[in-house]
Amino acid sequence: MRIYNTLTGKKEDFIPVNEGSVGMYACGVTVYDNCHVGHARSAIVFDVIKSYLNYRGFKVSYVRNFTDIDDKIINRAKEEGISWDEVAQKYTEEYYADMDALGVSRADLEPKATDHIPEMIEIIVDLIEKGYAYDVDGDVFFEVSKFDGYGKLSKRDMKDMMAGARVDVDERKKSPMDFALWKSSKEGEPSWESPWGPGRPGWHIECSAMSKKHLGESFDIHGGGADLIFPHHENEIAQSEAYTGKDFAKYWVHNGFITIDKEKMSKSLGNFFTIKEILDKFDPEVLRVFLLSTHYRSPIEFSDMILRETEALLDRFYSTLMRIDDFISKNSSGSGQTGETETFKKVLERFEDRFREAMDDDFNTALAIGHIYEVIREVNRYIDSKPSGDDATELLNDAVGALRVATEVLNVFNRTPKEWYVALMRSHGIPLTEDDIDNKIEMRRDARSRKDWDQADIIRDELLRSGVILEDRPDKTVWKIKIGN
RNA sequence: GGCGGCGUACCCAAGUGGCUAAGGGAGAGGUCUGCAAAACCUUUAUGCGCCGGUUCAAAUCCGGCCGCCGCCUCCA
Repeated sequence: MRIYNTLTGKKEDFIPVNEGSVGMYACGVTVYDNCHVGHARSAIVFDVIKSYLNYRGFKVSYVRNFTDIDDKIINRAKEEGISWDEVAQKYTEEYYADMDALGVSRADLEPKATDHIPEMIEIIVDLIEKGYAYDVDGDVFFEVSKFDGYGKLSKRDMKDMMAGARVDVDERKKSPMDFALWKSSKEGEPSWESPWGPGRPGWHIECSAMSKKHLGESFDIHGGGADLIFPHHENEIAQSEAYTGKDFAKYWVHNGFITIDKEKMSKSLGNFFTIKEILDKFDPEVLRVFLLSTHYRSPIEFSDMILRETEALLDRFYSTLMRIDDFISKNSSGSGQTGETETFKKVLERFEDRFREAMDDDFNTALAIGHIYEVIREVNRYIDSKPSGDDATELLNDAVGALRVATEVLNVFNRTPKEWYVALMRSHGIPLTEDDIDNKIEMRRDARSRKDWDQADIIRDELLRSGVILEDRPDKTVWKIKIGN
């Protein structure tokens, strides 16, 4: 297995610190607002990585934190006229609602910053003792120049950064690059007792404290969005390695951004969509598949058009699944293998290897999905070749089983066709019930049996205008939801 | 300014030295169908931003140029 490591800038063979087990920490969210699709990408990427590592037989400990104290939370509390912890509580719940919808599983541990204040203070005290940090008027700063490796993750050196440093620097810092480990709090702000007076932790220290507590001083994978490389992850390395004297995380994994009109989607630019906004119009699985159909390190351009294409992609999968179900339910006995049988078998046999190869190569979900669709095409080709008998049923069941291995790891394509179409009916806002549609199909069946084609077409057109497609099979008529405009 | 990345068909996208450049969408033609839809078949890059170089062999490595983007500030 190979993983791209931001620290070395290369794909490396994955060799965990302790054989057979993996400690993984991904930076979660600051709970001060609803999540946008950028947060969804990060969450889904690490969800799949965790799931794949499990599939590969590793015992995974996955930690994803919540930053539940921060300036933005405090500001938000003021705006909404509620307390900071109510803000954190509210948006933690919203986070779970969004992530549950997207099929993101819970991490093994989901620690909160405010539950680890003593651990953070312990590290800060030690860093001061060791000469890596200094306190001024109740604030504590990490002195970047004391840590030799500073800049090794983000590949920049102190000189360059000085040149680009911002003007509004805190005058009390020894260097503009120094960052806060502890911030004194103003009157009325949330605070915790500390050796430096009442205050709250700086942003970076929580991850050092929580990863150490739950995964140990050195662990395997640390991840997050690419915008966390500097300064957040760089600062984590400085704090943690200065404190323990050991290597911190071995592999640094960063997901790319979502862009709109080629620009990074971000809060500050205002060009973002919340997950909730997207889920008003699209099924959550569409968003998940969309985010996995590009390699996790590449930027993804976000648009309605591409989501509609993804919807069509998913529909192709579920349509095929429906054909398989159909075929199996009315398959006659006997043995009627066809010229396609051998090719179909071959594609099935090598599918899991190809899936694994793709995922082993830095979690190439896009390629993995491509392989899934090769199987889909083969399934259709096979059914078109009109096989029959128990062997055919068994082969198609094998196909479903082979696909399931992959679809469970990715946690996509796991519903029944029926569930998919019912979900689409909702996300497309089609004001019909399944019974409504079944009644129309019944009426049309009568018309067709009278060879009243005009009446049959009227019914079909009427449903089509509502977004429902009818497909006539030899023995029955099935319905689907129309994709696209 | 410093550092990093990207540029593959009409669109999205995989591919980082060697089989006919995955997969999806869109378009065209065909098979099937009462007509459709779906599915399948054929078709759409002798070509991978441009120009050189290395090599028996390059989308893939090296150099230059052009274009786009990101980080350097809270940010997934």
